[in-house]
Amino acid sequence: MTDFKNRPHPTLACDIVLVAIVDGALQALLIKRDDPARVGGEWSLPGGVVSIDESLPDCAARVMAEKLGVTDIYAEQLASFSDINRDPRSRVVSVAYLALCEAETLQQATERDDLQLARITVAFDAEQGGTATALDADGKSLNLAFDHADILGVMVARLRGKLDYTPLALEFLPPEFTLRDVQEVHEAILARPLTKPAFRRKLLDRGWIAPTGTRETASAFRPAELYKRKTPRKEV
Amino acid sequence: MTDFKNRPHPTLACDIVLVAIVDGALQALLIKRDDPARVGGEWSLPGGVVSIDESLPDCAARVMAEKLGVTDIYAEQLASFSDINRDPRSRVVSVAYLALCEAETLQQATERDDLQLARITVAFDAEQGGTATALDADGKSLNLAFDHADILGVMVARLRGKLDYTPLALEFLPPEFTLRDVQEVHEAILARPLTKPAFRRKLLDRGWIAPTGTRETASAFRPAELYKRKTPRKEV
DNA sequence: TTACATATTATCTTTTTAGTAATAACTAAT
DNA sequence: ATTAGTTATTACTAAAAAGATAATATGTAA
Repeated sequence: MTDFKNRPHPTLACDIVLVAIVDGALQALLIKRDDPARVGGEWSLPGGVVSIDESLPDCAARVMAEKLGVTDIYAEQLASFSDINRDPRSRVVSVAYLALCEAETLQQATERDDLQLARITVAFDAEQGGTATALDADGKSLNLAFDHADILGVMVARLRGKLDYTPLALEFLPPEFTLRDVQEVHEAILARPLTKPAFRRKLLDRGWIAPTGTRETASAFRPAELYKRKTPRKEV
Repeated sequence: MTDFKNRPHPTLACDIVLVAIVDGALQALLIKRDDPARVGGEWSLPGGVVSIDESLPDCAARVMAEKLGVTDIYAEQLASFSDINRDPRSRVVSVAYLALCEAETLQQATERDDLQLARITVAFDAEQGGTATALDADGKSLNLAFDHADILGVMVARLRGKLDYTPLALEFLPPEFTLRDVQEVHEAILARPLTKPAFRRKLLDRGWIAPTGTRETASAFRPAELYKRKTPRKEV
């Protein structure tokens, strides 16, 4: 505990898994690598090195602001990844953050050429975990750098696990939304259809949302009632 | 991404929350500080700095072996703690590991004067989280260094959250155990009594354990059947 | 006014969970 | 041997939750 500062030690980084539900599917924001040969892939999660004067949530917020141009995003810690050779360039331990936002926010961010939205799919059914695959708009599998396919797998497992007993899904939606909107978020994350009345009952029983008294506009047929969050957003 | 190695950056450490169910209560192993004034408390979780050539699980195993004298312990990553001033001495980010073992293992480890078992209690009912309190054998609240009371709070929340849908509780028990043993583990972690038949049914339905065909010995009355894990242990 | 598509509510069925009571099995003392 | 005592295990009943289908309500647009 005395002279550890004189010995070499790992660099600490923070990787951001910024996801949204776009076109009915769970999609994550990836950034194009300018050094694919050195990092083992063409695309990666956006990330940055944690500096001496910032906490991990601060670093996550900074990376989102500086590299992605988005602010005020709900984010929570996902897990740390520390395999010795996960970064072929040098020894880096990364703490991944899971950030959730509306589809619109994410689509705006992808107007840049070096960013793209990728559909995230997994082979596992339940919530165990495993490696994920990232697909581009044409359905082609993307070559991911580092251990980022593993991070995406943990991300899907986390989302699925928390979906039922936390108001997580609401982070993907605007301030006012319909029950159908929430159901579509759940279905995208679970990758399976749900029955409407049961979903509706369960969600209302949770007590996370309250009706606004207003209805959606511009609907072709009977407009659904709009709901809003009871609980405010948390974290960075 | 180019010259970050030349800038100062946080030290990465690993703290171990080694817990067991002792005397019907959740207890954690704490280590006496020789520098209480500098770290803000008399007792802390055992921990160590992550070196350049080890992963976090490796570091956790090393700390347990070197500082606590225990090996082959089930451990899983808990969370990272990164507040700027969490360590008053220098900038340290810590990844906490949750390690589970049998009561006997933990009691052996506390024969040393600088280690003690502390009962962990929390103010919250459900699984939300919050700060925990560590009590010594006399029920006196212990003064914890750093943010270790917060880490213990996250630990309790994690245990409670995973208890129902993972075989976590079995890690606290020897290879062969009775259904009552498992129930006592659950009751200690949840800090509330459970009804026997319902617990029994649910546990058997999970499919995590199998009867051995043998019964406990040295029981004063009717001996209960012994069960064993179906699933092997994981991780370090 | 009416067809249409979707939202919302009702109803029924099934499954799961909880709690209480009854029975079984073993120890230890008589 | 027999029996009281204590706990393990199973049976049974009640309550709650979840799931699915059907019925009704409400808006748009022709």
